[in-house]
Amino acid sequence: MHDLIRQAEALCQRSGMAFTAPRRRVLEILAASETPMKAYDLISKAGEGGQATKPPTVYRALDFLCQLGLVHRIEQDATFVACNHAGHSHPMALFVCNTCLKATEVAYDEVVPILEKAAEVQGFHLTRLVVEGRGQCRDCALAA
Amino acid sequence: MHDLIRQAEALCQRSGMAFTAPRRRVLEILAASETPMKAYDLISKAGEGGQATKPPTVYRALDFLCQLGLVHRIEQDATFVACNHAGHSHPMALFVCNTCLKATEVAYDEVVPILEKAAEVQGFHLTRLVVEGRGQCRDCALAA
DNA sequence: CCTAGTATGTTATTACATAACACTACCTAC
DNA sequence: GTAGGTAGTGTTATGTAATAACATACTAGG
Ligand SMILES: [Zn+2]
Ligand SMILES: [Zn+2]
Ligand SMILES: [Zn+2]
Ligand SMILES: [Zn+2]
Repeated sequence: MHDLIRQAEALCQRSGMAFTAPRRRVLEILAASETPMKAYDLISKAGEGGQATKPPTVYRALDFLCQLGLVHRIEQDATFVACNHAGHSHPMALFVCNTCLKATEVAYDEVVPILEKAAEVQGFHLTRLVVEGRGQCRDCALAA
Repeated sequence: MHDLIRQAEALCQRSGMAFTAPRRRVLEILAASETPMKAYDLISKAGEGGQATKPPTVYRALDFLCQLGLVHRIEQDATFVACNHAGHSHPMALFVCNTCLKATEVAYDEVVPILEKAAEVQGFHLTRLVVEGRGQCRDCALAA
């Protein structure tokens, strides 16, 4: 998980952006979490020990990290998860296990042109795509 | 748009469910709307004229209508839109125009097996799929 | 009637997210 | 150096989305 932090430092340096304390803190917490986290859990966690942390601080950090592709927002349930393809920009889907709540990240290049085409048939030009799912992950399937 | 109401009546009758006043009201408002609506706009709108309408009433109606497939929830921005394939149960994607905010509903059967397979490779078994997008719709493209 | 099932009404609360403004650090032009 | 711009944070307050919990009403079956 420390890889991700180093990844972030490098990425920021290259693009002339600051990897500041709150941004680092939020990313560290997310990277250490087994499952996607809700914003307010993140806010409490970030406030543990040090000074109290307020919503805008964390939301700003999340926006930043999401834009860099280091963190993904899961729209289905408004949670956030650290990326495990560190800095990828290829299309990916996030599948959340109903049992253990962990998220599985899956690349799906194949799908994009199909959806783009399907949209284009109706005259719709896609600029952003959200693909998410629910189901059962490998570990939970084996445990059953 | 009245088609949808009749559709709903028929669907409820067949499955022994009640198409009650609040459910009808919510569906009527959504069917009359050009664009997807936020829950609280729906709540205000439902309260116009008659008695005040409170959140749980509308959220319950929305849950009901979503389960029947008469309404879809757009996860990206927590809005709700009446289905225009009335009672379909095939997989569909919802693409929202950045300009006019209208939603375009697109069938995409092709995509499902690909995503299922991609998930299965990682041992993940899909039970629900959310496909959404953003972009520009036909009308707005022509206007530009 | 009575009661189980289904749905609504109402109050209160919880959870998610942002507006607005003050302040700091840093960089660059003059 | 110092004035002004940019980027980022801290803080207060508020806006927006969703649900918990419990009371009440309607309806069909025994
Ligand atoms: Zn990722
Ligand atoms: Zn699992
Ligand atoms: Zn539909
Ligand atoms: Zn449009």
